[in-house]
Amino acid sequence: MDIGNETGRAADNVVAMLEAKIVSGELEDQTPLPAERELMEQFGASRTVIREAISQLSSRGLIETRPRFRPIVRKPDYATVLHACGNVVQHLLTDKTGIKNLYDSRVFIERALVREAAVSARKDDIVSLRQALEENRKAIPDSNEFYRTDVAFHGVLYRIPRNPIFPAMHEGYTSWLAPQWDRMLRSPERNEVNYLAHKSILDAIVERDPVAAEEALNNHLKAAWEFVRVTFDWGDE
Amino acid sequence: MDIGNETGRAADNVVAMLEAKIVSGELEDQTPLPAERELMEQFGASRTVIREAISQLSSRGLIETRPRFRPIVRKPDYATVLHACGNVVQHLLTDKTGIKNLYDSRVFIERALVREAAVSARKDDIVSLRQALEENRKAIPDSNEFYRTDVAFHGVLYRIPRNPIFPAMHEGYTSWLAPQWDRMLRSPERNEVNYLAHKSILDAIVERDPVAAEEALNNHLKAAWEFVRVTFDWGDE
DNA sequence: AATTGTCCTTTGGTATGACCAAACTAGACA
DNA sequence: TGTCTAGTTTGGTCATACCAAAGGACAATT
Repeated sequence: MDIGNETGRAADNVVAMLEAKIVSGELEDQTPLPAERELMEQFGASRTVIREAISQLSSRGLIETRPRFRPIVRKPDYATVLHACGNVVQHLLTDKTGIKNLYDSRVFIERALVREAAVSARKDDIVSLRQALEENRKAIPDSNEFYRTDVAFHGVLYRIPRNPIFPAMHEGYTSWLAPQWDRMLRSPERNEVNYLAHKSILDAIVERDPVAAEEALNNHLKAAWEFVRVTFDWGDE
Repeated sequence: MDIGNETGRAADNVVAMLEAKIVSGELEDQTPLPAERELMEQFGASRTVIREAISQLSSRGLIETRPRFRPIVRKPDYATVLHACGNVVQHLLTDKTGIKNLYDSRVFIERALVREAAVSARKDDIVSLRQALEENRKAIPDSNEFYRTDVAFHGVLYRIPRNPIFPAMHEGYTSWLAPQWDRMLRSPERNEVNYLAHKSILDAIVERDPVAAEEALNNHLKAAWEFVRVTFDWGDE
């Protein structure tokens, strides 16, 4: 059609241009995109290619589309990226193996996280952990609330390295594994056990004992997995 | 919630059906999809919808499209997922902060990997590491070849947990960080330093000393980062 | 005046039909 | 037998039209 480069798909050019306008801020975050019929005039392209471009931008997480609404610009952050990856990742979680792999990788990461925490957690990190643990304790009778505070407690661990990638990974783990966990039965007794596991993890961190912290977390998550395994009547690994 | 039908977008239904046919194997891996005009008859939808569906499947990594060629079915694996995520991730790597965060997370992961390796590497893992190190040594004079063997050596570490997620992460790290790395100057002297770092990592693993292994790797990657930082004349962190 | 109901406009979703250029195929030709 | 060529697929693009839901303007109602 116009400027820029040669062959390939015309939609790709539109994608590139809109992409540039989004990252440069010319198209502000959280604001609606121009209407399709306006964009086709602006880029001198047919509506077909405009819609193709919008579709691609949407799947890249740069805009959010709702039926019959103008797309909303969404400047990419780590959470956005993770969410966009989720659409793809879900294909790997259709069988037990995929879930196990994902869960194992989570255990691996969290083991390293608690070790890191035991070695170099700051005072305010400890405070955050204590608060999260306390809320976790108070939620023992309410299983839904307990689940929330459970996730929150682990989330504090992911924030300790102060690298936004880790909280994003945490969000990925929780949202991608949630479908499995939701089907699990919960009980105050079960919550109590998990709370105590959280407590022993925090205790080890406070004592600056990375080995004990790692082991406590490992036991915690292994037991949790065992619980899922039995619940779903999966065979041995 | 949704079971296939009656949702807002017709393309989503087509996507879901094709998706099912791909994962079930009815549409075999590496084979071309039916032509668009055939699909529209098969699904009773317009070509608009079919093309929309194809576009979505493509961005999810389930098919591979080339201009003027039938889309090729590609059953999703971990590498595919990572590749699909790459299109999204690249937006986070436009500034130094994004690159640093990604690199730091890599350091974090690899520290845990070498620790794990030191504790529980099997004999054949050690053999693989030795082979990789040897090839790395022989490649010292050739910087391109050295880079390849360098990546390969680290890759062995990612395979030790025998969880396909880790090699996929490795591929992500190398491909996403490669653009930065490529712009760096290389030299046999620099290669020699890196080779010795690899050697000290392997030595520590062989000696079953997780602390030394972690420290050796940490020094290795920190030095590498320092080298990039200076090369690009970035300020302090 | 505030609220509610109705009409028109906007806008994304879908359907047709057409044309092009590159890739493929098969038959003609040397 | 090997090569060239013409016709056929097939994805990429364009133009136009219609629908249904969301938004907005304005009159009617309380």
